[in-house]
Amino acid sequence: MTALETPKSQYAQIADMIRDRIRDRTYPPGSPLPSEDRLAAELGVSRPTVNRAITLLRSSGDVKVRRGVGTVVRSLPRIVRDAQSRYAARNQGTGAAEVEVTRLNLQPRTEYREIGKATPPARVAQILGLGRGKALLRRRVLYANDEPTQIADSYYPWSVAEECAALLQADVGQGGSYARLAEVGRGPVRFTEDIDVRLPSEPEQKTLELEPTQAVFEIHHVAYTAGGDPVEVCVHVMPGHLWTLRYHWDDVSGDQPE
Amino acid sequence: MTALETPKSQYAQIADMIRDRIRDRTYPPGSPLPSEDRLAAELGVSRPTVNRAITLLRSSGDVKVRRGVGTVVRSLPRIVRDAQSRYAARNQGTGAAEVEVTRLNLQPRTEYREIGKATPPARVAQILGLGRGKALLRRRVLYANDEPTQIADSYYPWSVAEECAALLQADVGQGGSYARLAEVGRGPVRFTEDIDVRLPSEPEQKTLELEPTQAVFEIHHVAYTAGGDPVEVCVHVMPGHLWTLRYHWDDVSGDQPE
DNA sequence: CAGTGGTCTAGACCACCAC
DNA sequence: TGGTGGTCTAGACCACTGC
Repeated sequence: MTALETPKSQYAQIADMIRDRIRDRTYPPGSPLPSEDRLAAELGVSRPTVNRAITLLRSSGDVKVRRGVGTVVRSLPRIVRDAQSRYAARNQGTGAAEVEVTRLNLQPRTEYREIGKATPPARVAQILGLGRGKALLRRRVLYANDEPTQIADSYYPWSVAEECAALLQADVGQGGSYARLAEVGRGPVRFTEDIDVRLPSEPEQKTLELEPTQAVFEIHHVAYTAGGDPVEVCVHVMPGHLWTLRYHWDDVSGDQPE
Repeated sequence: MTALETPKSQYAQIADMIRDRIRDRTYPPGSPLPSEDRLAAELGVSRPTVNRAITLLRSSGDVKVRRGVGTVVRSLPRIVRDAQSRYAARNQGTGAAEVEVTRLNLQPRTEYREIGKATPPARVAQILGLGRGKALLRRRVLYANDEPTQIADSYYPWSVAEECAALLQADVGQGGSYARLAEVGRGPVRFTEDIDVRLPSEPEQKTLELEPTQAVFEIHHVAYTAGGDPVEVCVHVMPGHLWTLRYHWDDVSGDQPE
């Protein structure tokens, strides 16, 4: 019934139309979309065409599908992750991630999924200089309002874990893991983060409730001691549509002050 | 002919299979995939199913389609963009982006698309504190081996542009735009970058040769003077699969040196 | 012209969910 | 049980490319 102009494919136009209706709150956040059958009938197209349009909206994170139930409009706002201040804030009792989430009036939750000896991924092993050596893995999944927001896998060389038994507990105590490392003379003072974007693996899709085409941030956070040794690599996997990453720095190299 | 097991959809399995063949160089970088018709016949599925599998590979950037020609395996490696060192390196004659690209033995090229008065996007206007004011826009598109790698839109408050006429030229001269700003007492000394991931707009899809479902980095780079005033916002839009972003910093807040 | 991918349809069967 | 989305098919028509 609606006029579908020529230059774009129908499914792209339908996706645009639905996006507009989300923006103008015809379909407000949290509300269900009409069923695909209904939309197909309304628009005079086949259901696969509507399905394809919705696939686009799922990729961008605008809607979320619940099996057997329907398609609902996404509601979470973007969370700002300020890399530097989050580690500065760690001296508070709670973790840095909790701070970011509560700032938005969301309810944070952390689930510990695994704490123990593990073989790190090749890229992590290479950063830590481990060869085929083992590492301590601390895997946790973070939530905001019961929606998963990230997977965080921290790897420590196993030799470090042996010196620092606190790391084997779920609760590492006041100041977090870096405070415990500092107590054994391995406090991190320098950090590097490498940021990639990629599609989620299947386990990540399940854990983070993501579509196959929904991109994730992958951050390799590396902590170095004053001696220049890497003591921790934390791999963060975060749905791209949920986060804004923030960094800031001063120019040390040269402009004269005014 | 191939056994397609139950737990996964066929198109996902086909995508995995093709990805494996890319990894083991059955389909080496730059080579064409078999046509969709051929794959469909080989695998005993319909062409739309193969097409859907290839859509996945396009989203992840593993392959690239050329209309009327065929589907080829992507060849560009990831480019590392080190935020801090790239601005430190600007004193060289060439721009920072050129350095990153030539490091990988790729051929850089910069196209200036627009230099002139423009109305900045709302987010940029807000950062610059412009209200409805105008800005100087310098838009360029960067290439590596003739493949587009990013769109970079620099915005300067129009009042700044009037003080600093060099910014209206394509070639801003030795040291780049920041050197020119320093000459008029507005040299940037502090920087912020906010990183988002999103799907590309249609013009971006065309300019960057991207699929609708291929995520891009969007970086809002802000340069501040010693007085704390923002003098430039540069919005970078970069295909996610092409880049690794790197940041590093020292902990100023506290751990005692060992 | 023949070959490629882009797109759409009509219909179908399935798994999942809430009632 | 009925509604939802997930997926697949067979066939079709189109636009674009290169010869």
